[in-house]
Amino acid sequence: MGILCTLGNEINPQPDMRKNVKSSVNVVFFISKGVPVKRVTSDNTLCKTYIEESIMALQDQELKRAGLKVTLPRIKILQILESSELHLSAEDIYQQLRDAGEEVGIATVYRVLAQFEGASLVIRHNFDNGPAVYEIDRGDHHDHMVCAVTGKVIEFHDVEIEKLQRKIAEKYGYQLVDHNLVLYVKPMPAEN
Amino acid sequence: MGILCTLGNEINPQPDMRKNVKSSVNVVFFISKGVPVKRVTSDNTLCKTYIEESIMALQDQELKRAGLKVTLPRIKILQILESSELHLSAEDIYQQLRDAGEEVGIATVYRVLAQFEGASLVIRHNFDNGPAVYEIDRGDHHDHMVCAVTGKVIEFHDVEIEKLQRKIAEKYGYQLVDHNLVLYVKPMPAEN
DNA sequence: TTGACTGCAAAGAGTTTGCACTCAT
DNA sequence: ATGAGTGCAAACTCTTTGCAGTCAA
Repeated sequence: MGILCTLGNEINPQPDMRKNVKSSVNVVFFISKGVPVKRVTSDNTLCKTYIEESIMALQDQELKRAGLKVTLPRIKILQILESSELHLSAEDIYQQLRDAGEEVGIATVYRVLAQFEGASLVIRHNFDNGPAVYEIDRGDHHDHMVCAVTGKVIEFHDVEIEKLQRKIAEKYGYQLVDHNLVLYVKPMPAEN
Repeated sequence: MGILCTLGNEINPQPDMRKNVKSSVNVVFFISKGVPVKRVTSDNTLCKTYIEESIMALQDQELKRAGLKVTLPRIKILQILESSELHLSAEDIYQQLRDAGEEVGIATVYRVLAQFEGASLVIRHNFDNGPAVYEIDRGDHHDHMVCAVTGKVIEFHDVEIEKLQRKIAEKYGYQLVDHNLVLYVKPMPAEN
């Protein structure tokens, strides 16, 4: 998922515009890897520049709000995470930075990711074994379904299950803080 | 499901006896995947011998059935796992072996656990970060609740949640094969 | 200017593997 | 006897940390 960026009558992008994309919908841009992919306007150049600046501003705001200095590694890592549809490991991110010619150390990647996690900018998952993977926290909680055959990962959200989990925790005298649910599935057998 | 086996007093716990055998009045053995071993008698020594042999026989069978040679490390590790109510890490098991005076290498512990997992004798969990933990596979499926404060692990089973998971998978055109659910909880705040 | 941030290398935790020896079958 | 199993140490993967230099505010 890239950044879903909504531009309407607003001139100065708001820090929290990412969270309430639905309000004041006028034109929707889907931005992948820092470059506008889709545009609904006549003035291309102007639009693109504006968009890029908006993104920068957004990311600055996000970082500042998190009490973090706006540095190149942080901006880049945030961009990579925002433009990725997959869950990325620290190593993945490090490689993307290297490929982009950035001289960022792997240690910084880990430190930045830890800070982002602390600031609720990203979510860390520990799927099975292997490295931890990170995804942007878009505020929409979801669980994961992994197809054992194709490896496809499907995100889903089910209110009923969430409710049940809370109920179970309470039954044992606890308060639900978080949970980790992964469904391993395979395609339905063909009917005959 | 295993068999719950209760004994009367026992006199003389041997070094290689299981940990929970030390209790004075009612000694409870939980033997998984095996022949029922049940004895309530006044002749402690005899009883104990009987039990020990039974356990040995059981474990031999389990190992053989799994296509594994019956070796001391494997028997010991199986015993430790069977007698533990907690989820143990490789390191935990290694320490218990060391404490019991066994000269088993940590590498062997890891290898044996991997083989046990392959043979469905144990289940491996990767809770959050930290080391993997293992528990005997008694065949009764359950999920886990981990207290973020005390670290306590509670096992639970909820038919409703299982049903919902199947339903969700089907909604997306898949068949549920397996799942992994961990609830992270904290104690209820005190009421006032 | 100053403390937060960074890259590097080294260390740390957890786990696996190569090798020569041992042991169950 | 023979191949599976073992202990040891070394390697390996993932992650964290100490330190001296750098940079945003």
